[in-house]
Amino acid sequence: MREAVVEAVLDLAAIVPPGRVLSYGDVAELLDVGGPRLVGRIMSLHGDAAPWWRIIRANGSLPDELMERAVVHYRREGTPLAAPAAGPAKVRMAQARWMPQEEEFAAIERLRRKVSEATDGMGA
DNA sequence: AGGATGACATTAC
DNA sequence: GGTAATGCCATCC
Repeated sequence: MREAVVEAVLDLAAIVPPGRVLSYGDVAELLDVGGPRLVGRIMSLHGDAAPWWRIIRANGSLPDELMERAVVHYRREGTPLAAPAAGPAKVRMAQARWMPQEEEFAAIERLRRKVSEATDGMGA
């Protein structure tokens, strides 16, 4: 069910440590869901129910309006930002990209499995 | 069924 | 270091 996916995505966003980020694609891969676009869609609908600024584009950017709001959080959390030549700032993915440790991986694995059994075992 | 859309990703230039 | 073209997956008309 989509709800299960939504839950998992929001849940994952919630366990991303402050100062760190994940790309939409990372989330999609960690949870083994359709793809980046689906994750983006979910965030657009339910992003306000989670630390949405920790789920960003693979190149460390976000839509301009969102980035304006996100930068506030980044400064507060100490997220590595790139010096913007022009326009809104960008996150340094190389530095900020979250690498889950084994224990955290286990939690993610649980989420992924939950989604899997929800999306898989339907209809039949 | 066919086509357009979206908080995207990758590759090529 | 950019922008442009293609590919992606799920949804909605």
